[in-house]
Amino acid sequence: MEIGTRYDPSAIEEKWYRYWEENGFFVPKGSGEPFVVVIPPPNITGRIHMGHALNMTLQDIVVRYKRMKGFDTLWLPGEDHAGIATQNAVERHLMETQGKRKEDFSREEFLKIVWDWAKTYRKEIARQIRALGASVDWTRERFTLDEGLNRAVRKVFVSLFNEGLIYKGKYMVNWCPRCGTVLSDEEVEHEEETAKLYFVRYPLKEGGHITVATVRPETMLGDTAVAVNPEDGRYKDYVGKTAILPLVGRELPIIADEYVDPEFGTGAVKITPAHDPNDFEIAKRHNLEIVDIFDDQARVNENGGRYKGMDRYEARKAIVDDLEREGFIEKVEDYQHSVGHCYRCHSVVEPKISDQWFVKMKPLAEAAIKAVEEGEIRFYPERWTKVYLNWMYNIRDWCISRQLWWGHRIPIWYCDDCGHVSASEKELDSCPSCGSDRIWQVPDVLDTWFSSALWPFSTLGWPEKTPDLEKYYPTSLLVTGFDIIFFWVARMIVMGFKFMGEKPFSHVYIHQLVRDKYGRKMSKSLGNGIDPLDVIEEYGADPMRFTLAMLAAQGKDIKLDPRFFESYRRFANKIWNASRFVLMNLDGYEKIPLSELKLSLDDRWILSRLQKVVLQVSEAIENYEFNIAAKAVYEFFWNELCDWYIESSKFRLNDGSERKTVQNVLVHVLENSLKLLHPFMPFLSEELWSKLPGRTEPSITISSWPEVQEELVDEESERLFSLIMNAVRGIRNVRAEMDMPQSKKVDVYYISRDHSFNSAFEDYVAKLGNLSKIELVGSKPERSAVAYVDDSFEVFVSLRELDIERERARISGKLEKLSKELSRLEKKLNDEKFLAKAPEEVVNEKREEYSDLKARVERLEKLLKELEV
RNA sequence: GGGAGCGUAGCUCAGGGGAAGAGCGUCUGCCUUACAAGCAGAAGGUCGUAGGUUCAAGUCCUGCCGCUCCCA
Repeated sequence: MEIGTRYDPSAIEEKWYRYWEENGFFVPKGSGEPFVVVIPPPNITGRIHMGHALNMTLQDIVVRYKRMKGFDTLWLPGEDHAGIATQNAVERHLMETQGKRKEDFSREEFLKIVWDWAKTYRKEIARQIRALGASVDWTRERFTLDEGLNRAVRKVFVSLFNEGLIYKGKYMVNWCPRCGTVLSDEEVEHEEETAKLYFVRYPLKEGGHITVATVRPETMLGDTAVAVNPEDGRYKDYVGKTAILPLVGRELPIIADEYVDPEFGTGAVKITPAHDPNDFEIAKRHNLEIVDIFDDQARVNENGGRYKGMDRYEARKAIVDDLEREGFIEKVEDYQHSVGHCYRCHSVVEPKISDQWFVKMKPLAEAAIKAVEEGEIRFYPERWTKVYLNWMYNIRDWCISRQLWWGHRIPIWYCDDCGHVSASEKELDSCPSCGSDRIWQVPDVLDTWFSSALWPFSTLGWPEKTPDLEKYYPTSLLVTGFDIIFFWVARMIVMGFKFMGEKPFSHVYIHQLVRDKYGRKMSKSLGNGIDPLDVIEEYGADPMRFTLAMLAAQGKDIKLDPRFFESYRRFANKIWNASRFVLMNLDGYEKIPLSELKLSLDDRWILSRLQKVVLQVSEAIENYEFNIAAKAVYEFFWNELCDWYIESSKFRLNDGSERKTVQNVLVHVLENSLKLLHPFMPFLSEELWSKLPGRTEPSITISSWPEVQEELVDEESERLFSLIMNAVRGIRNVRAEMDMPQSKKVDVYYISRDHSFNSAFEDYVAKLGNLSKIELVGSKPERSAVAYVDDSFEVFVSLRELDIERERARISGKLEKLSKELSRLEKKLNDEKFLAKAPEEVVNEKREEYSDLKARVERLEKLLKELEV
């Protein structure tokens, strides 16, 4: 068998992915109960990151498991056009390569460039998804901006518009001056910052002054009032008077409004309706003038007089200097407050009054709330339910227009002649109302998340009534990160109920955030990101996937130390070599059903263990307990199959009468282990499985998941074999502690009180313990060290020269530990409350433990005493 | 201001009422013909802290300390 001693992932990964894809193994087979997952589409802005790797690994584990279980499995892939992010990336690229700005191109020219970009990056993302081994159906790949999805977007928009659930209005919105677009509330990230709080004197027309406190002195250019709390006695006499705005000279009414917090600053605040959401509300209540002082880049506009042209921070400095010089500044204090930043470029967001399009969310949220409250849609881990519901209960209208070029253009046309506003799924070239051709389409595009919200059904063909939509909606599972519960998950649920009349998915698994080993978020600016593609190159996709699965304990972030990859690469290598061992020992193999084999103790033991692992792994995957599933396979494969069964099989393979049995058990256990491993390590398991004899399917990918065979569960064999393991471990321990090389054969004597068991015991212990001789005796031989005692066995290693002191120390050490345990149990069993109140089975368990332990302690005490004589 | 999570071995993390676990690292032996990316053995923890519930508490509850995160 030509197979190297080292596992080399690069040699097999691409080959197998091509094989799977070319043979259509990821295309749903079309029959059976559907299991459907839509991928969270990665942005086309660049490479995938560790979060994607985790996300897709977890999905793939479930998907491959379900596929092997026989479900009609569809995992639908795609990419997201990512409006702001992509436009930013392309703009940056154009600036770097050609020194040109977006405005140097026409909208059409620019869009053509972005489409080329999209094409390139979609391909690149797809290549990376393949490199991860994700078993997605590429024949159904979609893009959030492709023609079909565009049709879905328009249909949804038009129908919500016609129902009055989409409206246009002038409101205070979040404006990113760098991206040049409005953002939804969710797209603003708040951060605590230390700023200066300026106390500024505003003179009164009537004489005297009133002092206001502000963190944004530059906005005074747009002040149109000063406000105090009506309950605030300090300012009772001020209300109704007029302040004069320093540097500007504008007259400001002093008004009273409940909103003003008397505790803040001086209790008097300047009101800038165009640049603060609360001030805007106050202005509406008091009919104040609204003076907008910034342009779209947050530079002071013509309303700012001599400050015109400065950006907001330059203006702040200039204005503070001027105020200072003219004696208006009373004092300056440090002040902690929260500042909103753009989630794409991190610029400080500017509140701005602007005409934008909104979705009325309250009525749409009802079904989405009910479904989660009633458990029709379930979150894993469960605590995310609360996060989702809290947001939903307090839902606000969704600003969906964006001042971008890249995206789904809003399907609204205005008529210059009759003023009619038309929402249309089709392109319009004349006004449906008056027939005029002097119409124009709204230049804005829709929030990217608007199209993402339709993803579970738009990708299946909606609004067409396609067979896919019929068969595969609703989907089964969504796997995603908590950071997009509001952006994406909530909105998919809303739109699913609205347009499909049904939930978009049944389960939502919220996975961990991948952090660096210090617990920091991975980010470009910190430079602490780990690129999954680099990891794949260095360690292989399978070890990376296994690592992520091992770390994916529900509800906790992953602190990723690259050393883990090394550990699980070793595991991959272990699997490789264990398989190599089996394959190298298959001369003369012929397949015989297990039921026709004469199974020995070790066979029955490993087969029984296998059944339990099959159950554990299956249950854990069903419960999305990926770490538990991975750990169960890991421990079975390494600690049981490799460390004990394979070792035991070595002796029997050379025995003509046993060889066929061992070969069959080895192949059976290995094949099933590889199947259990396949969801985690698809490439390696396929490579090794393909080398096994007697397969009937063309790929492990579409082979069947192991089922528990009850007839192979054998508790008695497990009990007996664990006694053998204990005896062997004890012998090894004597060797290690008495400075005898493990390779040196030794004589072993044992006392047995369990006569049903002698011959098998002798055989296994002699082989696994590397003994020259094992012999049943009536009492402890001279010059021997104790290897193991319990109430049925005592095992002694014969020593040519026994160092009595050392042996005494060994036994005392063990005795000490056991005695402590024994007295603890004794105390417990003497406790009447325990006996009275603990469940009977617990009491019995303790009694049994006690008597086992007591037997061991008594034996050891006796042995120790004998040494002293 | 409201809410959530986390503090377990030197490091990174599992475990979530009935005898403290893993990987890495450390120490001691081994090139035992699948694997030195390996094998065998060992050392190492008053489970953040103070109370409470319970026959029994890393495990459930409360306060406190420390660290994250989400929302306003």
